[in-house]
Amino acid sequence: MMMISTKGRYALRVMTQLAKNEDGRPVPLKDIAADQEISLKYLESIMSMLVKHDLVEGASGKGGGYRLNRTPEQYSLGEILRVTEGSLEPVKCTGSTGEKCARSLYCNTFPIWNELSEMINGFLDSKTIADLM
Amino acid sequence: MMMISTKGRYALRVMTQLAKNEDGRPVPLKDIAADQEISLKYLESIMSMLVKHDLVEGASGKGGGYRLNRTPEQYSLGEILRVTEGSLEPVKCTGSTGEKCARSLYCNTFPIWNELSEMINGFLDSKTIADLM
DNA sequence: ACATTTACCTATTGACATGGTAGGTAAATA
DNA sequence: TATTTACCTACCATGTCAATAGGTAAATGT
Repeated sequence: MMMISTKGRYALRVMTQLAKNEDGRPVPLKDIAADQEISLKYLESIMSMLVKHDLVEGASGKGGGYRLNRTPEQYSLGEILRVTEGSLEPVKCTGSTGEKCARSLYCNTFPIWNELSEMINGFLDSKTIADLM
Repeated sequence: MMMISTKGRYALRVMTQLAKNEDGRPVPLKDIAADQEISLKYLESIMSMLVKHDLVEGASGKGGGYRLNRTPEQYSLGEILRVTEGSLEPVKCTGSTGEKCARSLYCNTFPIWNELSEMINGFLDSKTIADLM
């Protein structure tokens, strides 16, 4: 039933808030958590994914925080969501992680799942953080 | 990450097999389970949902089984999947069951989720069992 | 009548994901 | 040097998924 969890949804909201900040100075997660009304501790675990994949940069210490390292237009929602969600496949059958279902070769439903997957990924790849600002 | 589980995917495969059968006689689930290589017991729980929502008709006893009660073109994939999956919303925020998130009124990401939801439901409503045969 | 076949019903289970919480360490600055 | 921040590891409660298990009820063929 559910495809995109809070991890991905929160990530987009954080990224959008970072994009709006144009001081150039990093934004402390504490502020973002307060603004977005999201648990700070939970957000931390999400940020670690974004850092690991070079989507944002973190600066420790006083005056530290997070900042984007690209312009908002350069972040597609698809990229961010694939990082936080692991994948955007609507079913197990499709995608590179697609569990080699032997039936896929002659499965009547398989082409539909492929079409659906391409629609979803295509749509989310066509939107960027700039569209959320 | 995952949106459509085995419940929905199996349901489509069963419905398609029922659509292909044109003896008029009901098809025992045992046969379908064997053909589709799906656990009979698990399939039973799926069929009960389809019966409850009047998508198929079950006939007990010897010579019994399941049969469609519409033509294949009259079953949209969306309808079947919404029954078995509960909903096809890609996020908690959207749909009638949408958890009244107070933020949705001014949330920057909300419109995207609505667009995505409409795309997915629209696509799956435009396809029918006849497209799978 | 009766054995057989079928749908249908309830309960249970192991594995995993979700959405956090808790507590600490390392780094950088005012 | 105290304070602020990121970063790291571990744990937990809840729910869903994908089955399994073991029955009861209904209808039929012989």
